[in-house]
Parts: sequence; C-alpha cells; structure tokens
Amino acid sequence: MAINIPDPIRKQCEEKGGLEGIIAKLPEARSLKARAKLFQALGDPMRLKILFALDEQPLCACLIREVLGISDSKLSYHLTVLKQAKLIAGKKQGQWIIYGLTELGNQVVRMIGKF
Amino acid sequence: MAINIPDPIRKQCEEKGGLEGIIAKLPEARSLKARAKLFQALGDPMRLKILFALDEQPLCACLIREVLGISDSKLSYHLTVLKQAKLIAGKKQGQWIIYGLTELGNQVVRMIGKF
DNA sequence: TCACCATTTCAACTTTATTTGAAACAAAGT
DNA sequence: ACTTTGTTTCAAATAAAGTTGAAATGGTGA
Repeated sequence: MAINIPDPIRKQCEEKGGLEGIIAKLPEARSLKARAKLFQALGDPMRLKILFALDEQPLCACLIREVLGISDSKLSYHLTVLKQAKLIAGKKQGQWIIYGLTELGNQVVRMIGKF
Repeated sequence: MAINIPDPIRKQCEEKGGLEGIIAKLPEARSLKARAKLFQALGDPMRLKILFALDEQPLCACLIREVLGISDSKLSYHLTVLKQAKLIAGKKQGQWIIYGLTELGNQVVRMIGKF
C-alpha cells in the first residue's frame, strides 16, 4: 500500500486486507462492462421516454414515433440501442412491429421510477 | 391518432385517451433529462468501479488511483463526472481529499447490485 | 406484377465524451 | 521562501455517440 495516506483510511483499509483486499471485492471487468452498457442505454432522455411509453402499453414503431415526434431513422437508431440492451423487444404483427418492454425492461422501468 | 395501426393497439390506446393520453402520462423533459444524466454518469465501467470501491470505504484520490491503475488526470475527470452527478463527494482532510458516496450514491450502488 | 407501407440501413456529418501529457494550484513540511 | 505532495485544470487529440436524409428491405394487398 502507498506509504503516504491518512491514518484512519489506512487503518480501515488494512482491516480489509489492504488495497488488495478492496480490489478483490470489486466486480470483475466483464460484469462492470456489461452493467455500464445497460446504464449507457438508459443515458438518453429519448430512450427513457420510449421506455416509459412502452410501460403504458405496447406500441408499434409508428406510434412511438408520434409520441416522441422524431424522424423514423432516429427512432430506429434508439430502438436498436434499447433492443441491444435487451430492454425492449419487437414482434411482427401483420405489417407492423409491436414493441414492448422485456422482463428486464420492466424491472428497469420500476427502478428508474425511484430516481 | 394515426389512421393505420393494428386494431388491438388502437383499442388499448383509445382507452387511455389516445396518444394524447399516453403522452400526458410521460415524465416531463426536465425530469427525463436529469435522469438520463444520472444514468450517463453510470455508463462507464471505471466509474462503476469507483462507486463500488467507495462502497467498501472512503478513499483519498491517490488510493482510488491505485485501485483503478489509471493516471491522475484521468481519475480526476471521472471523479468530476461522479461529483457532478452527486454520486460522490470529497472533503479535505489534512493534505488529502477523501471521497465517499453521497446518500444518492449509496442508494444507487444498492440499486446497481440488482442488475 | 405493381405500388405501397412500416421499418431499417447506410454513409456523411455534427456533437459530445474520453484520453493525454503538461502545467497550474494549493496546502504542508523543511 | 522552497520543495514536495496530492489534486485539478487545460488545450489538443482521439474516439464514440447521435443525427440526417436518402436509399434499401421486406411484407401486403390491388
């Protein structure tokens, strides 16, 4: 451990097995990366709005577009991000694709509500 | 409401007062933006790691740097992002600045643990 | 087959985030 | 005053995310 650090911090740190001890308790890189990706998908107002809209009811892309008032291709981009994060899923129904929250999406929307 | 949409979706939508009804239930732009900003701060593995480390115990910047193995200025950048999101706060103690989770930071770390 | 509709893809572009290394600061000890 | 130490700031560079409008896809029904 570095020599020059505040005493109370050093003590507390040594009780945990030093820096090594702390490092050992942290999640692995893989896990951190996966979670960061999830949160990154949530890090955009438009995408949050899509999630809230789908929490009301499943919607086809064209209705989501109406709700958000954005272009088709812009919407498609954001839907892709949400799909990749497994927060939403679409299934074909006639000529439309109906999007809805996944189980993860549901959990996440409930979580977001607390912040 | 758009004329051409799948029937079950239209029905469900009309029960809610049409698109207007759905739009009315969505959070305001201000609120969406604020939350997006919070999640954006969480959208980076290094920053998540910092939060987990501080969840173990408060640490001075130099120890966080040791834990992460990154440069001073890089660390400082990420600390700034976390500070701005009010997830962490630092207070001077002697020659060091000791960082710790805020109350929000605490709640958030507990939340992250579920995903 | 043809035209149409909902949606996606693409490449070019703009914007925002992150990294870098050097310099600046501010407090503490000499 | 001078140096050291811990931390932040800055401007320049790089990388990643988001936007645009046009074109492509793929299914539907005339």
